[in-house]
Amino acid sequence: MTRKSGDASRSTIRDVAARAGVSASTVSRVLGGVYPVSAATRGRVMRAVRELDYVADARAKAVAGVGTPTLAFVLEDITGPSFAHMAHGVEREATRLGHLCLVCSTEGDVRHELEFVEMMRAQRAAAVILVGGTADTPEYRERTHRMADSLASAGSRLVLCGRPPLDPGAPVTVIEYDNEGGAYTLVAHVLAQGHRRVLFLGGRADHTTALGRERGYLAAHRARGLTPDPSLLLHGDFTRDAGHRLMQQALKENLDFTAVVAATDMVAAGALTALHEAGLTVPGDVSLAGYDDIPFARDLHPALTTVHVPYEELGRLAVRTALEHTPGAPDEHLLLGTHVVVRDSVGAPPA
Amino acid sequence: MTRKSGDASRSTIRDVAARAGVSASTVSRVLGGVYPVSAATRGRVMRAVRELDYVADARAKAVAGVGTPTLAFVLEDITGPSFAHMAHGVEREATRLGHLCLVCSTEGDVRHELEFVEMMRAQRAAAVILVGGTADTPEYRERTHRMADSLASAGSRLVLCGRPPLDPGAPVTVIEYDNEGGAYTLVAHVLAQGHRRVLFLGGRADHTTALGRERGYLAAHRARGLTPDPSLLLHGDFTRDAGHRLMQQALKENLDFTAVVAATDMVAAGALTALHEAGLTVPGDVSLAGYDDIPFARDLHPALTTVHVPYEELGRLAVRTALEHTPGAPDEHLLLGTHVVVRDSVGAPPA
DNA sequence: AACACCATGGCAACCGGTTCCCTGGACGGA
DNA sequence: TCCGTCCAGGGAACCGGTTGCCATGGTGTT
Repeated sequence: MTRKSGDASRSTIRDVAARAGVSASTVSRVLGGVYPVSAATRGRVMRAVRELDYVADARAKAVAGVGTPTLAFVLEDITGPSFAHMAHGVEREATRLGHLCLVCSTEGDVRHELEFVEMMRAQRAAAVILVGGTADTPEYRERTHRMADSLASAGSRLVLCGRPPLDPGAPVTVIEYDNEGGAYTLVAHVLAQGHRRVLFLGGRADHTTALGRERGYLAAHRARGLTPDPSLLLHGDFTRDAGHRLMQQALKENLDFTAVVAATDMVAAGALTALHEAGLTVPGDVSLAGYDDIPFARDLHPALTTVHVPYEELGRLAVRTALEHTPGAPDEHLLLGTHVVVRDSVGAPPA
Repeated sequence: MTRKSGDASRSTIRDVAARAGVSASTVSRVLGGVYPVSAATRGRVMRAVRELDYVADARAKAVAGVGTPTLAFVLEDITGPSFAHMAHGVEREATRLGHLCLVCSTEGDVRHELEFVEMMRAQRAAAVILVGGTADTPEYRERTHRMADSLASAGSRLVLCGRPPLDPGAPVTVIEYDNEGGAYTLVAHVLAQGHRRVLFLGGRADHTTALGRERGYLAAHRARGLTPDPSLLLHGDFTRDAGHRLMQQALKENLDFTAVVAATDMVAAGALTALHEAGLTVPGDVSLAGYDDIPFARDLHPALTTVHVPYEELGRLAVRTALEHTPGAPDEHLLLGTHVVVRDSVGAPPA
């Protein structure tokens, strides 16, 4: 069988060398571009490269020490709008810095997370970015500390992005955003409208993101000398469906409240629909607020008052900080600020 | 300086071999797991592996021909909900099949697209999945045909996912979904309610996704013996902001219409807000429909009537079909069906 | 014309793995 | 006791690149 251009066997540098009538080293040098090569030789080599449609194997280059660096991004589910924005930030910054970007979804399974990190270590990824809150157990800290050590010993670096920090000493870069502060300001705003019974809706009970926001909720109450009713904390998860279901349930149980603060905008969206379905108006009958400021928040009706989180910036910073880290330098811990975006979904409680 | 466990120099298979007092081949065989190795030797090797926290370099393995296969996913912007769902499908199926998943955003720049494809060829990716509609120009077809050949000759495969197919003969797998059919059914539904002047809103004028939906819009009119007013086609892009802006503009110009079909749910969301801002009710004064059935569609108020597209399935199929493809086999071209989801945003025109 | 020097390109070692092929030793059977 | 067999493990070639070092040949200088 004769070789034609559509042949499925990738050509090697030696094929190019043979066709150009030079040695492999020369081809490598021509392609490298720094070593002096005569114009004639360069021409012959380039022609052979073109004719064979040759591209050097990036993996082989990597083994030889001149590869494109890679960076890995591990999250629970790319489908969530805030995760998607982080991913976008990570990806943009990675390509800006000439890195390739591997992505893995864990689907919330810790085993997958461990497997992925191990694979990334094998890939010699420059950094592994772990994204999104989680349950902050001793087991989590220990497991993640081990990951961090393991990656560090392989010359890589673990980044926790919106995820609880570890004990000091773990070689880890932490980029967080202020869940507690944002929720504090938001709930203070709600309370300032005169609300006294505020439902906190959604979020897994042991999840640091939900927990941080809950702390802000409680602190805002305490700052006003109020002690919130514990029965007003309704847990579930972070989905739209959870918001919908929990809201329906709260209404069916005739829970006494005049405002709802949802753990995320997704939850708020579901809750809003449940309120509408029950014939209630927002903010006339019930006020509603979210968290995340996803693009859709302003298209809910009424437009959702929420907390803006600079997710894309978070992703970008994660990459930059991790790649700028030099071994031995102190570990970075950044906390990004958030701010409340006041729209139309929070008003005074009904008279 | 003494070596401690936190040392940043990754250990090689020879380090492990030395520590276990065996040869590198033996370590490789122990880790490979197939070749017979005595229990004692295996124990020593495994201990050394554990002590050094050794992981074989995946790139070196790849060069030697036993690597983890990789697959690449190239899209415009992971932030769009439909793209995110496709990405999710791709990622899930990829990991299910034991593949790593590289992701790149082109930000709509053709040069980035070319660069990425070239990089993926260098990475020896098993498949490169190009996602999302585009302008279907001769230049596009030629350029993409070259990509396809180039990838094929490197033993890889190009997949077009929701993107216009090429001339026959291009070694490419195409997975599309039915834009025209979905829009046809949707617009037929709108017309059946009695609407006669239906605005088509958003979508880049030369973009195949918008174009397909527009064709469905036109066909549905023709099927009823209607000729739509060309001034009712308003182009922009696929963002929420475009929907908002175009709708405002249409209202300001006093365009005569009783229903709006948006190019995407995102556009519809922006349009809905503009309608609300203008004091119009939906569907009382104006009916509104979207396309994509993103999760948020049901939380708009009124819940959005739209066309469901199986995006996640699309991503999964793209991966499976591409990886199952054997060189020389005929090229696949799949067309996935869509269906209308009737909610509350389309009603009869005002009397 | 002889010398030095520099531009050019080939050889071979190396990156970190895998695997073919071969050897040494233990073990079983005659 | 001796021989054949089998099994565990080592040596070396190879995957596809890069690069240090050296040989060669052409040019410039005196």
